[in-house]
Amino acid sequence: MKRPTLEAVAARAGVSRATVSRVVNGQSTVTPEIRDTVLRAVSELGYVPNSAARSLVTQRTDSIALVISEPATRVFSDDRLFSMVVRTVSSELESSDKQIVLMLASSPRGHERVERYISSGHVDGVLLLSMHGADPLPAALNRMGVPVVSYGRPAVAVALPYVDNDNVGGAGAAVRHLLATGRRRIATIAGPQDMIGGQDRLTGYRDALRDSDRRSIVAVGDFTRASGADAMRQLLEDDPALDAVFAANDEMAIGALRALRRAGRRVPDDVALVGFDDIEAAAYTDPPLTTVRQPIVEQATAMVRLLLTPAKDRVTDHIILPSELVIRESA
Amino acid sequence: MKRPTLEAVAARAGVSRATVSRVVNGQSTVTPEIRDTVLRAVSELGYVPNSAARSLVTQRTDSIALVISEPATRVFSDDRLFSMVVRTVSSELESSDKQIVLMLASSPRGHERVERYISSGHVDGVLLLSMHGADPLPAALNRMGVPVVSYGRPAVAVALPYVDNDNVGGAGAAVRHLLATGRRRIATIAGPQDMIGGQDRLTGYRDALRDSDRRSIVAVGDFTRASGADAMRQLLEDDPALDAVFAANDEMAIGALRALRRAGRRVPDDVALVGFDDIEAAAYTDPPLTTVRQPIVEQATAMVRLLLTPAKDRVTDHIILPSELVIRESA
DNA sequence: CCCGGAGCCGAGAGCGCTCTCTTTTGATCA
DNA sequence: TGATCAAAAGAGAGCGCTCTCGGCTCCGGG
Repeated sequence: MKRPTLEAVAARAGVSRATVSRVVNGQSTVTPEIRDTVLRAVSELGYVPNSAARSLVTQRTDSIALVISEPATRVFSDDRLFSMVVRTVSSELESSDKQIVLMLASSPRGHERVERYISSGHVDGVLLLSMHGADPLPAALNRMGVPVVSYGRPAVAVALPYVDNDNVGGAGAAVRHLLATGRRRIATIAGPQDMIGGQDRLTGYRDALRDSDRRSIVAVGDFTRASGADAMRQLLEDDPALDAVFAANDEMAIGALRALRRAGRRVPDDVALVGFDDIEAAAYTDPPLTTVRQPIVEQATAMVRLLLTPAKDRVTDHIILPSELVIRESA
Repeated sequence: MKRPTLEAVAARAGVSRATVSRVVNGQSTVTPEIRDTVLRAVSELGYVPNSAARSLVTQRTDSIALVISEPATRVFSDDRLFSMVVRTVSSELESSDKQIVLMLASSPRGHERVERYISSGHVDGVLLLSMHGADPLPAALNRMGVPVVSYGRPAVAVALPYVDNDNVGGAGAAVRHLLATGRRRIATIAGPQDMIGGQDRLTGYRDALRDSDRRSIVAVGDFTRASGADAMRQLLEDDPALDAVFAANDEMAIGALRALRRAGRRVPDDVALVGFDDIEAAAYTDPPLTTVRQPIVEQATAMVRLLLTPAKDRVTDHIILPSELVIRESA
C-alpha cells in the first residue's frame, strides 16, 4: 500500500529506471512508443515522484519562502496588504510551478527558526517582508547564499535586491496636494525614524515644503493609532493655527482624525488631513480619508520577477514603483 | 564553499557519521564528552542537516499545507478571516516546529497542482479551507492517505475530520434577538444552498421561527453584496410590512442595507438587520451592523490540534464551536 | 576466572531519485 | 556485406541522511 517508485514503474513498463526518469522529466531522447508504454505504467500505478529524493540530488526544492519579520502585533495591522501580497505572489509563482512556504518571524526565537529552516536548504529563494530597518534578519539571510528579495528598502548596511514604493514621491504628492488646495500651515505626523518608510516619508514632506518656502511642523509617532492622536494633540498645542496635516500612515491619520474632532476642528474645513497606505479602514472614516496608495500588486509581482531572475542576468537590483494619491474627502 | 555534511562533521570530530547523527538528533546514548566534541565540530563548521536527505529516509517533512480552495475572486473577500487563520495556524504550529506551505487553488489547474504536490509527499498533513460543498478537492485529498482537516463541514459524501462554527445556533441566536426586541415579520436573505454554511444558516433561521410560530420569508442570494441588495428589493416587494431581516452573511447584509436606504426604510427603526461573519467592514457601516461572529482563532487552533492528533488517538472527528452574537446598532 | 549483559560506538545498507558513462541498436554508406 | 556513427536505452554511482545490527568494552555475579 505504499507509494510506487521509479523502480516499480520501470519494471512494469519493462524498461530501466533511467528511461522512466527521462520520460517523467520530459526529455526528448525517448522513442515515442516506449514513451507511451512508460506513461501508461505511470498512470496505472499512480506514480508521483518523491520530492525529497528528487531535491536531494537536484539541489532544488521548487519552493520559496515568504518571510514576514514583524512583531506579532503589527504584522497584520493591515490585513489587506498581507492578503494581497500573498495572493499576488502565489499566482505569480504558479506559472513557474513553485510553492510558497509562509514563515512569520515575530520573536527572536522565530528568527532563529527561520534562519535554520532557510539554511537547511528547504527553499530556493526568499521574499522578505520586513518593515523594520534595524531588523537583523535581512543581513543574516543574505549571508547564507540564498537569493533574497526584500519588500521595502532594507537598512543601508545590507546590499539586498529590493522593491519599494516611492515613499518620498508619495509624501511629496500629498503635500503638494495640500498646497494646491490653498493650505498654508502644513504639519506632519512622521513615522518612527528607525524605519525606512518613516524616514523617507518625512523626507518627502520636507522636500515638498522646502520647495514652497513653507515652514515644516513635525511630530513623531510610531505608526499606531494612539500615537497619531497623541501627536495631533501635540501639534495643535504647538501651532493652533495649522490648517493641514500629512500623517505618515493611515493608522496615525485615523488617530489624528479623532483628536481633531475632539479638539473641535472640522475636517477638512478647518484642517485638511492626508494619510498614507490606503488601508481598508481609510475608506470608512468620516470623512473618508484622502491618502497615498501603495501599488501592492505591482510590488509583489516585481519581487517575484526579481527573485526568479538569476543575479547575473539582472539589470537592476532594486525597483521603485510610483505611489498614487487617492483623493477622498478629508483633503 | 558548499555546505558541510554529516561526514565532514564526523571527520572533524573524529567519530563516525552515526554518532554525529545521534548527537544532532538529541539521542541520549552518547558519552557527554564525545557529545561536546561533536557539538563543537558542528558549530565550527556551521553544519545544518540537509532536509531533503533527512526526509527521504524518515518519510516526514515537518511541514503542512494550508490549502485554500476558492475562486480567486472570493478567497479574500474577507482578508481578516484569512490573515487570522494564517496567523493562528502559524503560531500554533510553531511549538511543534512545523512549517506552513500555502496553496491557493482557485482554478481546476490549481486543484491538479495541489493534488500533485500533496501526493508527492511534500507535506505531513493538510488544512483545507473550502467553503464550497461541491468542491471535489476534499474527497481527492482524503483518498491519498494524508491527514486532512477541513475548515467548515465538508460535503456529506466525504468523511473528513473538520472544525466548524455553529451556523445553526448562530443564525438561531440572531433570529431570537430580533424576536426578543419585538420584531414580528422577520425575513431572511439566505446564502447559496450548495454551500454548507448557506444551508445551515437557513436551517437555523427556520428552526428559530418555527419555535415562535412566525412565518418565514425567504430570498436567496449568493453571498455577494449585489445579490444581497437584489434579494432585499425582492423581499420588500413580497412583503412591504416586514420589520426585520437576517442576512446569511455580512456582505449581503451590506447590500441589503443600501437597498433598504434606497427604499426609504430606516435601519433599525423601520427594519432591523442582522448579518453573519463579523467581517471588518461590518463595524464601519451606517449604522454599524449587528452580526454573528465566528470564533476564528478557536477554530484555527482546533484544526491544528485535530491534525496533529494521530487518527487512532482521536476522541472525535469534528469540533463545533459556538458563534457569538455581536450587537451593534442595526438591530 | 569466565560468562552474561548492559552501554556505546561504528559499519553499512538503503531511502528514491538524477545523471554520467557505457553499451546496444539501427540506419547509412562505401 | 561490413564498417561507421548517431541515437536510444541501460548500468551504476552517489546525493546526505537514518537506523539496524553487530562488535567492543566494562561491569557484576556465579
